[in-house]
Amino acid sequence: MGRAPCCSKVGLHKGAWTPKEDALLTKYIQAHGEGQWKSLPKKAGLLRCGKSCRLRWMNYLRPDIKRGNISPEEDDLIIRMHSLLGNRWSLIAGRIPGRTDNEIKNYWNTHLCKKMKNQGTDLEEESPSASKKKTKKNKQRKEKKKNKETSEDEETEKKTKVYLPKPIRVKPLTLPRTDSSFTFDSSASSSQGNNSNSKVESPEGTEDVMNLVCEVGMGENNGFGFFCEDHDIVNESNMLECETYFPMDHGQGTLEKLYEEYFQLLSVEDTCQYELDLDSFAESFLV
DNA sequence: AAGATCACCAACCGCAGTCGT
DNA sequence: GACGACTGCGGTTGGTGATCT
Repeated sequence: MGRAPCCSKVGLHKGAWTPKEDALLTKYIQAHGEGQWKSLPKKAGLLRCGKSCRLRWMNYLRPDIKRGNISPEEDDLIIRMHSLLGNRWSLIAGRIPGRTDNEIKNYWNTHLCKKMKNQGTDLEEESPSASKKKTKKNKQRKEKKKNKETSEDEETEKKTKVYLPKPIRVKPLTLPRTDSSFTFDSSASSSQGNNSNSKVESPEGTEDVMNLVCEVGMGENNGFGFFCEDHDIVNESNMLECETYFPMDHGQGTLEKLYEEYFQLLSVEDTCQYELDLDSFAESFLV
């Protein structure tokens, strides 16, 4: 209902983009601007679906995209932002000029996940460790490859993707979506898949958050908001050591005010209200 | 040297939000 | 309010080069 047909259903190109396609897309967007993705491919003479065009433009062709390695500063920023916002890559990307949500997501999954793990941060609940996952994935591929060789008939069957039931997305702007930084028992949310009515409801989690112990500090750089330096919850004591980084253009009084505002949000008993308030608070830094 | 495994990242997929009718 | 079209987002997959055994 209402969904545009997938490109595979209408015989459009899939997979890697060719330089020619890139050129066509770039030329068209330079001439007509972004938007109208649905009709863009046709107008631009591309055999791609609009979604694919948008993704290519947004993640690769846009002139303001910064290519190359993530700098240590960006690395640090991503970690801090993630500790605040969880897996909300677009918000994080919005704060890092020239970087895309996809790039940051990939970078997190490949580099930072490991890094955090090495530092003793428990991220497993939020996103299974990349290495474990990859090992499993590679094993599966191996098996698949084996099977492919053994049976032609099975091959066609295997081409039919089988998707596990996806967890239902929780309400918009629910913070954190899958982030373990805050102990909103993410297992109670949708990540386990079974709880289809799941919405973040965790009185215990709220208590955890209410027990946060934070410290106010001033960041050296980056000039943005609030984050928890050691974003693992100490289960024994339900305490979390936080550090606060505020924009450089805020006065110290404002910083404390913001801090207090944030801390008050942590004390809101109504979890839903807490999430909404926390979200708008967090996002106020990002605009 | 060759096969196996790992790591990276571009691209895909499906869902949810928003907007117009 | 219901419906459909469109857009954006986050999770996941698959291709490929690098590294290991």
